[in-house]
Amino acid sequence: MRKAVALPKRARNAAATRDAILQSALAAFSRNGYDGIGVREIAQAAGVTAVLVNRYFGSKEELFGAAVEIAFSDSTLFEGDPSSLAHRLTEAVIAKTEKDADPIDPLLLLLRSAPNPRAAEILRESIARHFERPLKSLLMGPCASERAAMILAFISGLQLFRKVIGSKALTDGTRAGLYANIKAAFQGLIDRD
Amino acid sequence: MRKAVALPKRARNAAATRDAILQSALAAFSRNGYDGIGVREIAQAAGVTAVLVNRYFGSKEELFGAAVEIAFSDSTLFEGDPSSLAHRLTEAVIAKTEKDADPIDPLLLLLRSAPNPRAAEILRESIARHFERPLKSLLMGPCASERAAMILAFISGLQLFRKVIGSKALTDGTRAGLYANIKAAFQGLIDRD
DNA sequence: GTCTATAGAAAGATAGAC
DNA sequence: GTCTATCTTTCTATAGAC
Repeated sequence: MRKAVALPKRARNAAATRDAILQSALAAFSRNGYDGIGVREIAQAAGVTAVLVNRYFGSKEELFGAAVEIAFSDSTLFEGDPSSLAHRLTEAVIAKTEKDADPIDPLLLLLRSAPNPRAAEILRESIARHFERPLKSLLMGPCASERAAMILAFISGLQLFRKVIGSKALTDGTRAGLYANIKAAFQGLIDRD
Repeated sequence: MRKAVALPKRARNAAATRDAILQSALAAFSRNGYDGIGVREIAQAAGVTAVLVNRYFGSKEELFGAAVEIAFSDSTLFEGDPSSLAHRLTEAVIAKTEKDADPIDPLLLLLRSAPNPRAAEILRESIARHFERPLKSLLMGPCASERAAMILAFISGLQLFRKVIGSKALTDGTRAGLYANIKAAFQGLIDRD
């Protein structure tokens, strides 16, 4: 591969290096999944060698855990006014799955890493704590936990078809058609009281 | 691992061996995903060595293509009376994601193999041809292709959370709660006329 | 704080014997 | 028709130098 020769020389600083590795890992795991990327490539994109990954994080698995914690740290989408929840979720999932959307996304990281059993265990805990819990407390009526998880399952499925598989029906769908139908499905899961 | 010593001695027959490898591959890719299993293990479970995989299928990628073709060959779930579609899909997805359900399933194979870009390409074509197309022709109203893909996306998302991630909210959910809410989401995607 | 060098395992694929 | 043996590459992780 390419030598990382043109990178701006970071200071020899443990904290800065650790952070560079962590950001590189977040992007790499989101694009390629846990099994689809090696620590060599992650380190190279951060401008260091693979040794430092294990020095600062112990192992690939622990690096993944740290990257997941960052990926799932923003749960603002699942807070706010419950009456406009379906609208906000629909807008967000369409925007996040456009062709030119940010490739760093917690649910893309989840989809692409879940096939690895150890990664799945780490992800289960993080998504429950950061996404299922706040979303559940926005839902009224019975089975709030189940419905919160189902909403996340549907969002994940849409990401799978629009970004990972690249199903033509969904990548080429009109915005209006996407909006109406995705929102109808969300509404079916939200209005249960 | 374990030597395949107690297996019934197959005849030295190309067709039978090819089929044994194919069935072993179908099960292995469904349980572990494309990147989670090696040709050595697939061959061993079929009672042969890895050489024969390449001999009969050319490469791991071509073996995967053949396994996918089998996995997606049964599309009866997406045929029949449109008026009971939501009910049938809901029953099927709950049954397929029970704890003791058959681990061989086309959408589990899809979820666990999609992170690999070459596998994703093969899967995109197969799911469009075998699942999206028949389901689309059952749907009335506008955007039938999009809605068919969204229904499959939702089913995939449920499999992801119930079988791959193991989200507690969905693995421990009551059957009645699951049924009501999953069906409501399907209904939102089906009734658009 | 970061490197080179390397150990040790496992992957996909092939040559050539029987 | 099927095998053993091997090539080549890639992976995670570590020892030890500077």
